[in-house]
Amino acid sequence: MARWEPDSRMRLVRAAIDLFAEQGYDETTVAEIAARAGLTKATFFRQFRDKREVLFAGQDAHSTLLAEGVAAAPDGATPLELVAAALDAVTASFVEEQRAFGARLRAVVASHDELVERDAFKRAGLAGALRAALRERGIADTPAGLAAELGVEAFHRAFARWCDGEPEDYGTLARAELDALHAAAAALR
Amino acid sequence: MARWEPDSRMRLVRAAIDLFAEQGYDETTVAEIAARAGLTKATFFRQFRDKREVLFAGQDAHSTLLAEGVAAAPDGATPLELVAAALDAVTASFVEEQRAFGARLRAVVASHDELVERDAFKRAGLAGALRAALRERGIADTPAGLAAELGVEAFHRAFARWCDGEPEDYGTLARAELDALHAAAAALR
DNA sequence: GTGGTTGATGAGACCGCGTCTCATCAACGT
DNA sequence: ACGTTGATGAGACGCGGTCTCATCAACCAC
Repeated sequence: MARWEPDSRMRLVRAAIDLFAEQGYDETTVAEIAARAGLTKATFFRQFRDKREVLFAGQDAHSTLLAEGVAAAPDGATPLELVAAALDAVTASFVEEQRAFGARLRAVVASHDELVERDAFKRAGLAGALRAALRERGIADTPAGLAAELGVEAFHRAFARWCDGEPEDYGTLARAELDALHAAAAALR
Repeated sequence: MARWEPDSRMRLVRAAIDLFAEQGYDETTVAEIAARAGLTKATFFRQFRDKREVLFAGQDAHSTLLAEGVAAAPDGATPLELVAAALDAVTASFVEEQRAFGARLRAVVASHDELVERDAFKRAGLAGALRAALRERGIADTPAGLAAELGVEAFHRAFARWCDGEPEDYGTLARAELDALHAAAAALR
């Protein structure tokens, strides 16, 4: 048991998404978010580096999971098999209860360039982590970068479909997207 | 003839790069940049949306050039031939005198996450523009996205090598990078 | 239990970013 | 000579983000 309400982070996240959706990102101040969560501005900035980060902090674990998935894959795996293992490792993060949450999150992010920009940055971070993990497994730089890019693209496409309510679980969608991207890449002329 | 010094934009850009390189991004205020350019903060924000944009405004023309290159390519061109045409179209932007400038720019951008983030955003914008131009030429969505991604990656790799002083001109480097990426993508397993 | 420690929180000052409004003024046309 | 145009300057304003100091509930040692 904690001495204070233990879920202040999540309260702030929910308050932020609600307010951004209700009245827009620019029209919402950090003090407002904190107040709705029963906290103050100072506490908000102790939890999140800046106003944008409240919507993205949950993704920071994904880089680690992807890298761990690559590291744990069997010997002799090809680059795309390593990427598939990475996607498998991150699949556990996506449980059914979060589909609606993810959909709301995506809508809010898409509503403001400042958030789209942070999204692009986080995505680059994911790709960088995946690429580094692949290099760690002996993959050369260029194929590692390409495989990482395909993996992150599959990751995002699968997330979009999952949030949109497709019946398959996340892991199935991610695998399918990775396969589709691989086939398309091999066919490029 | 203009009534005021006509190059206020470029003066601001140079002042910003100088100050960022000398004393760091965080330690440089917009008012300082404007003062070194003989202007004021208000004028800075009339020229650039925000403090970061002063380093990236020059790239906004690239999206247009890439799209025009795709649109002007001959009928029957494959996706990667369209991308190559796009890279050719943007090559004229890179003249010898700017190599050193590009190198300084790259160093400053790499020195601060806020600038790396804007770079990722601009890169996503380039890829989106290129992808849209490819779709306009009848390329299906997935291959268009992949070819655009390869094109932008080649664009950036070639720019990095060009700034680092490799003897070839930009167009040659870009073509070589695109070919290398294509080969690596086709070989991915 | 008494007292000290720990750690999350609140309060509030502070500075820079970014926006906005209004005034200024050089070049141009009539 | 006069009005227009358009870039600029001046300065107020609100919010983002940082920092310091005070508060206070839970825990620990004795």
